Amino acid sequence: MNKHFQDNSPIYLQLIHLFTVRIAGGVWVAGQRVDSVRDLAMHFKVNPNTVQRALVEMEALGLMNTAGTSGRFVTSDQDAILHARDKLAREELAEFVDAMSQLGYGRDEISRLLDEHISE
Amino acid sequence: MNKHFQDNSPIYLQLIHLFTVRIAGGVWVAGQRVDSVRDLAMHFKVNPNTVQRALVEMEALGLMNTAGTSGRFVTSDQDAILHARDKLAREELAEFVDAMSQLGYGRDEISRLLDEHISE
Amino acid sequence: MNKHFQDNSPIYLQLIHLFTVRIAGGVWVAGQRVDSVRDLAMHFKVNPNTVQRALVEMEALGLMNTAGTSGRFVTSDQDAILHARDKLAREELAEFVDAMSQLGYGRDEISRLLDEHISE
Amino acid sequence: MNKHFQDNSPIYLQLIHLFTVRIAGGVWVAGQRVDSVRDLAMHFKVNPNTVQRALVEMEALGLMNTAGTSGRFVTSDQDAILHARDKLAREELAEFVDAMSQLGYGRDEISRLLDEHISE
DNA sequence: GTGGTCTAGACCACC
DNA sequence: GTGGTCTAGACCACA
Repeated sequence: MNKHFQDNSPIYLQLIHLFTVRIAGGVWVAGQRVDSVRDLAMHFKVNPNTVQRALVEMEALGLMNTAGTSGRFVTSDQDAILHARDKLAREELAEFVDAMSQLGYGRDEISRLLDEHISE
Repeated sequence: MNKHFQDNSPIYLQLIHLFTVRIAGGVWVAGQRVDSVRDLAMHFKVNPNTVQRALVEMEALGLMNTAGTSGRFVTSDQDAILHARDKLAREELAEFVDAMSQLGYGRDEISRLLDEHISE
Repeated sequence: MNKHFQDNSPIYLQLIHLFTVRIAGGVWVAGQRVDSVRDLAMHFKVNPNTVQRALVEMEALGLMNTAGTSGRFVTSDQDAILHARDKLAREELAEFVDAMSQLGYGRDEISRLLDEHISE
Repeated sequence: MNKHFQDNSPIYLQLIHLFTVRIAGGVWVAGQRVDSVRDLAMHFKVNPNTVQRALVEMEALGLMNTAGTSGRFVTSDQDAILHARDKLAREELAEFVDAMSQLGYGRDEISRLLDEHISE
């Protein structure tokens, strides 16, 4: 198995998530040109078609766009980026709280533990 | 791929995590007898040897013990359980904070967002 | 070149149009199961992946859906079908009127010619 | 593929159609001199022989004529032009009605929709 | 058998 | 060189 990915969900979905995190986190900044499909495919050791598919979906999500023959770019729509960041954060939050609840932690405890952890 | 597991890490490790969460979260209570290796293997659609290996490790971790021919039991050592719970919580915390940091959220923001989320 | 298609636009787009017309025109009725990806591919003498891509888009358009392992079906959403029919009709109308305008026909003439043609 | 044409039918036939529309629609007026074969070929990014062939056919159709060394001209025969215009219109009509029929529209509906569309 | 995914490799248009 | 499309063929999970 490719070190970048796990086998539970399709690689193209994992790529979408990975790209979205990069954009939401500002690693890929708005308006920036990203590497070519082929280069990304080489970097992730994945077939170019798989990257292509992920990038097409990124476009459908409004987070990237293609400039014909001159490459693909991160959207310049800051709102879209912020919205994506928000959504990802919400997902992380939900997962985290869910996992903590499974461990039997109540709301106050979760909040307290987080504050402790953060102030380390 | 088995729906219960992902392919990145060995299944027995995933089983250990799963069992530990159950014990830490109180789904399996202290001193309780757990299903037989065979039944667990059937339920998770996994080779009995894999379950067996996970249970042996649970014993090494001090979270379960075997009573000869009468089955395996969750430990009665409350301290061990609390310690495991603590460790899992710390891991979840670290993962969560890390993911949020990747999205560019600072300590205060994370704390604030969590409080908002929790109080919904 | 495949007799079913022309080379101007991608085959998968032509398939989407073709499928949409079939649904809008009632050749494929709401809720009906359509042939398998492989069968459609054989019939149109096209690669299964190309059909697959078209069907995925049909799903995104809300005109078809997939029932996991039991095949793909025309949507049961009559509204969606009517909406698609409407859209196609509008496109045909626009194209037609445009072509007639290019030939120098005015509104009244177009209308008159259509009535003549229809009543043949 | 050349953006002006599709690959299903020979380019010279498509040129004939294009020229005929121009004449029928009055873009090229009766008696007017048209660009040279070479210029037309350059404009459509097509082999001069292809343009040549189309023009010869236009002559056979009675829509153009050649005046030896001084170039080619649109016919001055108004009847021929009207006749061609009529034929094209009839084709467009037939195509349109056919497409609408495929969508399940009856004669009255087609007529009504056209009137609606036109009066926008 | 079904759909879903991935790979490898090819060709095209655009510039 | 870029992205876009298509084919051929493979493997998987589901049931």
